[in-house]
Amino acid sequence: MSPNTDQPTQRAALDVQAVQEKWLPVWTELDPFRAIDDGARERRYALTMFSYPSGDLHMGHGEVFALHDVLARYWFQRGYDVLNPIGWDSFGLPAENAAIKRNEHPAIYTYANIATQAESLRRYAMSFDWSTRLHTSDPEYYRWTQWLFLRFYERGLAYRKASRVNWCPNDQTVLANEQVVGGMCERCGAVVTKRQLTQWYFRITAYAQQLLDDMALLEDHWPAPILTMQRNWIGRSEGAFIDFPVEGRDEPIRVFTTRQDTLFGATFMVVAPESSLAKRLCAPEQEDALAAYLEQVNRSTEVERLAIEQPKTGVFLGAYAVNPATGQRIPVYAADYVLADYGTGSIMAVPGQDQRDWDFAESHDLPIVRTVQPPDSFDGKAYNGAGSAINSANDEVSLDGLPVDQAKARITTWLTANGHGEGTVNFRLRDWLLSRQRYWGCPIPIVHCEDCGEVPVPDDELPVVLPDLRGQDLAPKGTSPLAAATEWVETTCPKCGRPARRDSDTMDTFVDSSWYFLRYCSPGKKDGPFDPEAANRWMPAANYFGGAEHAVLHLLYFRFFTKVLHDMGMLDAVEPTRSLINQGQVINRGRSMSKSLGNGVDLGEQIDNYGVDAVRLTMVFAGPPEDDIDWADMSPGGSVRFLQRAWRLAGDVSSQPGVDFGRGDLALRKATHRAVHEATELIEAFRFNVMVARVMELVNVTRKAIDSGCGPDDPAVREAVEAVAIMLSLVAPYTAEEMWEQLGHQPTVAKAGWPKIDESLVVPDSVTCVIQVGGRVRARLEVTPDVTETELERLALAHPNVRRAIDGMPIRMVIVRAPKLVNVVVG
RNA sequence: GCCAGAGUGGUGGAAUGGCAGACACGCCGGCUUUAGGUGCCGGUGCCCUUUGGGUGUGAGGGUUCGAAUCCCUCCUCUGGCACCA
Repeated sequence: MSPNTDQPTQRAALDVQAVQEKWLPVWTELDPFRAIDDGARERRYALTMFSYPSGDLHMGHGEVFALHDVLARYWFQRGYDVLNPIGWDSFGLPAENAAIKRNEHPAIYTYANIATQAESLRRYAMSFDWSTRLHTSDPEYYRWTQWLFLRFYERGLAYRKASRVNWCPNDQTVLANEQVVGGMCERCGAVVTKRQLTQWYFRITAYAQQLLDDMALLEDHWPAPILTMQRNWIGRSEGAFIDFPVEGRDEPIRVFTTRQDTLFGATFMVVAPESSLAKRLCAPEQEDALAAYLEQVNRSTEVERLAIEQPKTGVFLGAYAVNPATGQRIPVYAADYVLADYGTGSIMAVPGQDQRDWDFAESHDLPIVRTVQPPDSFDGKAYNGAGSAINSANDEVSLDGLPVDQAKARITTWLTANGHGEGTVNFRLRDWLLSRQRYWGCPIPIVHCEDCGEVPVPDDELPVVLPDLRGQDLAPKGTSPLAAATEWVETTCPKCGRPARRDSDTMDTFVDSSWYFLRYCSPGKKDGPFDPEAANRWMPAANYFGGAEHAVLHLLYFRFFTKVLHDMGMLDAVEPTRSLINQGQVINRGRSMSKSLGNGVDLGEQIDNYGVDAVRLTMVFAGPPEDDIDWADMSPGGSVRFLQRAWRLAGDVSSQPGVDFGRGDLALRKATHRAVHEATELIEAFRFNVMVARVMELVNVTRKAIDSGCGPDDPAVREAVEAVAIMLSLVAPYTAEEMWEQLGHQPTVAKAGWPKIDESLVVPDSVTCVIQVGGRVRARLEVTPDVTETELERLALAHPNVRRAIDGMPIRMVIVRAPKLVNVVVG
């Protein structure tokens, strides 16, 4: 007879939607997730990338917030003082584009979406401290973005310069290098062109070395790919500047090279065609040729330039330089394989040791000299490997016979001693272009005065508030929409009082997001961007959840800001977050969700169908946090069924709250304590999917105990179900709360406290020992964990299966790994 | 092209030197049910005639008593970089 025959035929089912409506107001009332910040307990700052308010939350939000909340809620359960703040990155182009289309103000779209997302986040049961809430587009926030800009300006870290900059013809604004991906606009995908413009920059290059060095603090705590990408982006290389005198000119050509040891093989020079140096060097009879070449270069897009295997083109400038090592007269070319914005924009060409120079030399009939002896096996053209220097000597210095490293050192000494150059370190990183010719961003607090030049807006006049523009006033026209707001732009100079014009550009929205995590530490602070003492109590954040797409954008910028603020004495921390997790993407049927593919999945619909808990559980259980989730492979219905099963356990418990667990069924108690023990370790290691599996196992074991074991009134059953409720509260807050209530407790389970582990119950009292003969499993023994090796060997050899497998063959050795394994090697 | 990382059942994934496939999804069978998008029980890598045996973690080789795990070669996929002097 089945033990279930007397069960009611109609099983109770948890009405997920009703439960959501039941608990939401209770939690709002209890407000359990406020940071306490009284020093009574250890603090933990749980940070997750704030949201951009373009419409409601999508599946990606669902994933990252579910994962982040497991950790934050775990910390709450562990009794830490948790700061788990929330805000919106609410300046930006989508709102502006929507405003143009709808002929309204961007704030309408922005704040409507924020309201929608906020409601969704509450329904999603995020354990946020809502008192920290901020929006970067609020004047009380961007006032301090402006204040920080001015502090950077005072320190020479914000400056204006004319330069050829990246221009997105679609968004009608300039872009930072970091926002150009493969020659295209990171945001809209349009092919980026170049424009000569005077723009504002942050001097992030001043922090290049420190950004690199401090990665030592992040090693093993940040994903390795992110660190690699930042390293590559910063692109440190050691080498030398070398000055090449130019015939008939006082100004030499300065080059940067990492292979100063190959100087004797420099048989020509190349300068970037668009550089001013090219123009200055160009002989009158070559001017037409240079102009024609420049036109050709400018016609080709960045994308074409990046295409593989282009021929090396260029023009002779009619100028000659002198190789300082050989004294030889060498021609100077302009060619687009030399980039204007790397190094000095000019190179010494050593075709013998550089394939690009080789290709150019071949097509322009230029001499090739080898200065490093290639190995006999080398059958290529330019040789850039290790080897001894050859053909590298003059009256004063000889490199011949030296390996590359020593040759570099010797020639650098010679260059320095003779005033031909010096050793140096070069970075690929460029300064951060922060001006944007768009409306919906933070105005740059500078006034341009004909007499006084650029004048900072005084602190007490901040914020410089955006003028009220809407609809077509915002349409991109190549200059900032703010420039057309005459009344706003026309002002008086703070210094001399005469008429002056406001800077009409706004800041890159990545500036807004470079310090929001600091304002979270002292929400709404009136007399500063943040309270340094509060920031020092919380920073660095214990963990940061967010997408890998910000590898060399936000994740670089916020490190930069942190370092500057540290140097300003406003912050002890030198890094913003101690650890970082990049969650994977939620995809569908093997592809990113997109309208054109028609494979979009709506988070709200999933929640309506399965409930918040099941959607969150599905996200967390899908796999490791950093892996992509293909929603087509997931079964939120399975999550619903598991949650129902867990919930029914609570209804079955018939002992009273507070019952002495010590008198409970030992086997179940051990299962419970082991499950909690393992779950704890798994969460600490961010292995949330396996943690869920352990909770599922405990649910299964408890079900059996109730139905066909110790029965529903055993104290161990209550202990197990309470542990399930608490562990489940990290993933499925509604179900857990409902269970907690059924178990006779007061809300909220979120603050019930992590179950205490009795270590003596974690150690199993018997272990399955595997007995192998020749590496194959032939028997299993149940043994005590402290069984001795001798005893185990005796037991193993006595086992009939083992004797049969040995079959009289001589025993060569016996490997004993008590208590888990014995391997008998025969023959 | 260069540099990382990864390849495990029908599917998502466990196991990181010691019982491969935990936990789920799906599927098969049974019970309960008027019914099932419910619940419960059993089964489920593949092969062989079993309550037994063989075989199996992309392919091939190596180290080891023992390899999904460590090493080498190759293949495939993913990510990053890609005229950076």
